Amino acid sequence: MVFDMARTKEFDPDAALQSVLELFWRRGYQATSLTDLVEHLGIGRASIYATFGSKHELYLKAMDRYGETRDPALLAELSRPGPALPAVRAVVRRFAAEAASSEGRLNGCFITNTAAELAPHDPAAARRVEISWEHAETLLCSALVRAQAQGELPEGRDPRALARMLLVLLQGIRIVGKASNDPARVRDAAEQALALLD
Amino acid sequence: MVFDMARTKEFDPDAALQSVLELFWRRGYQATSLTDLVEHLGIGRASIYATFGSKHELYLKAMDRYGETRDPALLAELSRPGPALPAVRAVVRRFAAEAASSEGRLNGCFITNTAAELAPHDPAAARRVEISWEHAETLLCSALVRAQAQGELPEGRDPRALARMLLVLLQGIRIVGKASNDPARVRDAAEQALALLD
DNA sequence: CTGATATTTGACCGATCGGTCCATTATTCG
DNA sequence: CGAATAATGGACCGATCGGTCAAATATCAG
Repeated sequence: MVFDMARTKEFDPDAALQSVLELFWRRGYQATSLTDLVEHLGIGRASIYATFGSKHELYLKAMDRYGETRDPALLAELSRPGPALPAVRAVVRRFAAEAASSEGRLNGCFITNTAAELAPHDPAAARRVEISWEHAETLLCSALVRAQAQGELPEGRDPRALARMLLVLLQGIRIVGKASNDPARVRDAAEQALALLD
Repeated sequence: MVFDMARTKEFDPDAALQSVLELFWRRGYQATSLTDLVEHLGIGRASIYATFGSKHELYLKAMDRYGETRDPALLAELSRPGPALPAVRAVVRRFAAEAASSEGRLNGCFITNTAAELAPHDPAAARRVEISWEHAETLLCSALVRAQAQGELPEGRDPRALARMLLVLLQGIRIVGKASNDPARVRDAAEQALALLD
């Protein structure tokens, strides 16, 4: 025979990647060392390299995992039939609430964090950030178009531009939420922006 | 005599701090090594420590320097007598244009970068971020109050909340500008937000 | 069981990190 | 001119970085 199954893996690569994502999410790329990962995962260094490749590849895979979780959730939330505008409002308000909460404050959004730390000098990471934002913008725009067709959003508004405004605002909310401890600031910002949808 | 002047410094600490700021601004805290600073400044390691203290202290001093430059400029721009609303619009549009430009893209805003990288785990840096944002919010709010008193901004608007919304949006513009290469996105976002001031 | 293969473990690699130390050099005061 | 003092350059420090390697171990086919 040409191949054997040989020794089986003692850990679940899928669960491990999820764990990696959480650590990178909380600490960022540079501030997370291989030793941190080893201790947090309970897996040997070599096993990490054999399974995921270099630290950089591992980070990119964590980004992909993040997208696989987040994107369908956002899609489901913004593509429900019926009134579309309340869904958009709910998304923005949830972002603001998470950014102001104690646990969400320390993490921020993984994509936003990556954009700030890696995107300018890391094409592979930047590409994933761009894809994620493009996806979010498209979903928001789609919901706003539907809202307009259903008479929830006045004619004359530009759904694409509004979606871009909301996308940019969401990034700002995550950043401000990470460093400022005044929940009223992000809440006010979100509500004012949502007033544009009236 | 108790003190002598002894040997004089061969570099200008003020100019050196400015140079340090530029390097931290472009690369961030962790990604800038002492060796980078030595090479960029043309100053010996020991001289840096003797003049500015540790790398962390040096970063905080760079933050202070950034504030000393930016704050008066923003104050001057937003406190000119006469119409106040055009000044607010100009500030937001300038942010958006800088974020979309090629050189501004790589840097972003130093405070925004610090908020993302250090604020969650660095109280001293977080405090400076908070002060900077508080200052910007206050200036924006002040200009909007004046605009309202002068009939440029409709009654019934909340200047404080609007200022917060603009502040958060500006952070988002910087982040998106760093990672996305589509100038239209930040431009659209800025223009839509400014529509709230009509 | 035996041989083949894949995984695990932990020691180990050179490079680099932030930071320190000291001999040398330049400056000012007496 | 010395004596005192501070700045300089560069060797040096232990710690840690990302990454590799080989020996030990576990699982498969036959």
